[in-house]
Amino acid sequence: MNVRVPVPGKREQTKVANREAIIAAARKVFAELGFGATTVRDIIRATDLASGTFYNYFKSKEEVFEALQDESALRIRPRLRAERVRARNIEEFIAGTFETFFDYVAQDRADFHVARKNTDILRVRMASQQVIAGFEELREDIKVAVDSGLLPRLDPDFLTAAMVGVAFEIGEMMLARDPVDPKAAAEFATSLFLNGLRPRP
Amino acid sequence: MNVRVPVPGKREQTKVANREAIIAAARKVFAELGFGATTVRDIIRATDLASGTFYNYFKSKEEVFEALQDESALRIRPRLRAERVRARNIEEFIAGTFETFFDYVAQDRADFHVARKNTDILRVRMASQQVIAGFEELREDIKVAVDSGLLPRLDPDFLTAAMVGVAFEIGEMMLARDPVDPKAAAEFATSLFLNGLRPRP
DNA sequence: AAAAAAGTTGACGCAGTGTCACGAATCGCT
DNA sequence: AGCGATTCGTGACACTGCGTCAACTTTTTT
Repeated sequence: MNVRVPVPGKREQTKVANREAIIAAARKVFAELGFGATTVRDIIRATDLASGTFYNYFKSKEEVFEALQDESALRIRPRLRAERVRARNIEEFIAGTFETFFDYVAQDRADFHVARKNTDILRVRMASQQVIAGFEELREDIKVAVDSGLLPRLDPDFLTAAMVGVAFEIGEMMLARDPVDPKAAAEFATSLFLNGLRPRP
Repeated sequence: MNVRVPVPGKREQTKVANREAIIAAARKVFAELGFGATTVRDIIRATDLASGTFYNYFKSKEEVFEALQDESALRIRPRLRAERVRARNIEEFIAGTFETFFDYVAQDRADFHVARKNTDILRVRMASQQVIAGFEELREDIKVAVDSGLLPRLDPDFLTAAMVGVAFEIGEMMLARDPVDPKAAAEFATSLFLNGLRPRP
């Protein structure tokens, strides 16, 4: 009984496959050579496609990198979000955020490292939709938390910047250590944000 | 009375002059086009030197950029250092550091912005001797402060990372605003580090 | 089965790089 | 001062990587 299954056409399939092949090759080559040193040709050479084909999928190596960032952000964003909206007090908000983030960094070590080490942080931040959205989400959640009294009445922009700065910088610091200890990093950051450097008695 | 003044020879003079001309041109061009978009030729075109001459002074545009960073770091480092060693209590240590830093960022706006916006932060950090030295100085001062009881017994690496992360990220945030308010930024950061998000009564 | 559409290919022209042989300017020595 | 030695500026050159495009191949549509 010739049932018509809505199989995606061959065109569609190869398009997806090629895109993934390029992204996979890029991830590998970036990790090997670093972002600055890799050329579009290096990436395409690591696939079985021709050089021109690259440009059917991405405008530049920067754009592939953004795609990697997007993938990465898509993995962590929902988790962070969930953690924050679930928070019922300031401790949960702060501790939950940092724990989740540092766990993620420890797991996704390679990507985080390449991101931090191999490209202009800000340019990528500004270019990657998922990453931008992640930052904005954090700022919005902070605003809501401030308005609801969960967090003290502080400038949400500054607080966002502070959390982001601490998260990324300590994340990097943590990865330089052996063994990598996300719990310790999270505890430090949490304690800093909750108590400052003068822990209450 | 023919007094022999130890005048530097003409060779020495032009060498210094050329180096400075290249650095000045680079600063201008980086600010105009951004780091990524400028070519070595763009820089040299902004001087009256020939293309080959560039390479007598720098290996690449990255290296000129590092020279700019070094200059910049040399301007702020001693001030930060002085502020820290003078500190007689935790308030002075933290507040002094942040006030000095944000004032500097507000003044040297263009350089800070170009640095943050146009190149790989980490690679530059790792390449610029002055910047590296600055970070190490901070870490050492923190260690000393911890050992002397000025700061609480915390991991100095994490604390260094946290201060650096907050300083840079809030610095950037601050510059995006109009008017730029280094006092507000310093107050926020100081209060965060001293009191955390739960200010004591 | 043939026409149309979509997608792939690699050669090409172009832009920027870093080097190097040359010549000009400066230095050191008598 | 004058002369060889040295240093350094110069721009042409060979090379690498980029992004495009006309021709070709594969898939889809009719």
